[in-house]
Amino acid sequence: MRTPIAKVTPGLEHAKVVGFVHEIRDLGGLTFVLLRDRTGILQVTVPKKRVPPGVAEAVRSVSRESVVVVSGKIAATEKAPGGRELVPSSFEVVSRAESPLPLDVAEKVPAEIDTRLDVRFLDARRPRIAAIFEVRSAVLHEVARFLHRHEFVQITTPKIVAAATEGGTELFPIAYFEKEAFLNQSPQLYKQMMMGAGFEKVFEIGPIFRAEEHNTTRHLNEATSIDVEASFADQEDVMHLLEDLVSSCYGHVAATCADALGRGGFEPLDVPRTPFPRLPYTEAIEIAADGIEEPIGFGDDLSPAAERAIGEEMGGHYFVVDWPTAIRPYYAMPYDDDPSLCRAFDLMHPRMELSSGAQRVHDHEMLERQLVAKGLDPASFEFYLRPFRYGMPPHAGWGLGVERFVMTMLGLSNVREAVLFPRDRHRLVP
RNA sequence: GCCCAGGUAGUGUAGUGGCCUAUCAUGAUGCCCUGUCACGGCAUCGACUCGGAUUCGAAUUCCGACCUGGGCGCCA
Repeated sequence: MRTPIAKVTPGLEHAKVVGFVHEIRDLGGLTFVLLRDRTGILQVTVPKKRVPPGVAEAVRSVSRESVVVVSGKIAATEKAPGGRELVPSSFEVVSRAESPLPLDVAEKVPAEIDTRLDVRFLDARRPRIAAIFEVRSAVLHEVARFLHRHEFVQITTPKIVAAATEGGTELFPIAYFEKEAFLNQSPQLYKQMMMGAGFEKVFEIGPIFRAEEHNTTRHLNEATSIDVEASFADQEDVMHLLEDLVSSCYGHVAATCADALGRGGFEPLDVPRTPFPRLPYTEAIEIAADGIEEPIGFGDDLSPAAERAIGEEMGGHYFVVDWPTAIRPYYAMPYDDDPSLCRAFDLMHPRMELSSGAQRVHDHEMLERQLVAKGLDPASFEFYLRPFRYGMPPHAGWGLGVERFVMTMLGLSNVREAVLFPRDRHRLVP
């Protein structure tokens, strides 16, 4: 039976291990082969004169990153990494790797992200990269667990939609038989319709598509969104839910990914403390105005420079609340006493925006008015507006970008690092 | 979409008109080497994105194409 490398301890007598050849150091009569599986690295020590001839020959001819099956005696020794080494009685090359490699998995020579993404399967063999995706998996697992525990129903909604229903961002057009269709930018309208269906609490984890021609380290054209919507809830309720979820994800990653983070060279995570500060938009603008060169005032969106200036001031996660109605989508609920402000919020990490949400407009007439105010035609929103005429509970929700969440959690410099196969302005393959 | 930067061995780089038969590292191949952990030593292999122009001479200057990175705009 095969033993994962992390389980190969000095106390074992014999083990069979499988993995990739990470490095070969041939000292002449003695060869060290570092064998890597996803749990760690094991030194295979080959004294040429004291192993079967077939083993010595296989070790001599094997190439880096080949897949091998090795079994032999485990010896406890101070001289080997991890305090143990394997002296092989058999060394079988299952799949020989071509040479030269398009990427140095052992990380002696760095590679640019573009080179790395071209051969992502090799890039992902690096413990640091594997750790990122172990963390991403743990985050998604915890999100689902957390929301299920809070009695949310997981839904999936169409990614092929009929029209550019929300305005704003550009959509990718596709051919849908004889009709024109688009890739969906957000499950927003669908999750709201499910409030009309009486599901009360829903969430979706799924892809969203944005046809923006940006070229930055924090934008993707295909991203993964965690979307939540809850009935009989206001913006404060869903902000509580969001900050608890964020904190809970950090906690779960810290608890379950410590080994992977260590192998990948990441520092242990600090779990952010809740509640996160609530910074009113007007105060955020004041901080930004003091901190940046460009002029900024009420009614402006927060530029990346403004976000960084405010983030520096705040130091950790925070919410920007009470936004001008004019710069939020039509479905954000204005305050009764001052309709120029609305019940919308953004969740910010000091480096960038992670999530945005709001209490929604649930009144049919008000929703129609706001659509018109944004220059949209209510007629083309009929499928969305209809549920608002047959009993729509008050509701609130948010969307959280998985890639940015993982990126800020691990301090990654480029959002592409947080997706296996990113889709950006230029990349469609692999 | 606008702006900036860039494209040199498999990978990462040096190279601002002749000293380039192109640097260094890593890698691959061969030889030596029994405790390496970025093993060491010796030798060899391997590259100027493409097309045009200027010039006696272009990796280097200019024009175009293609490709890429980044910033901004935009991002319900």
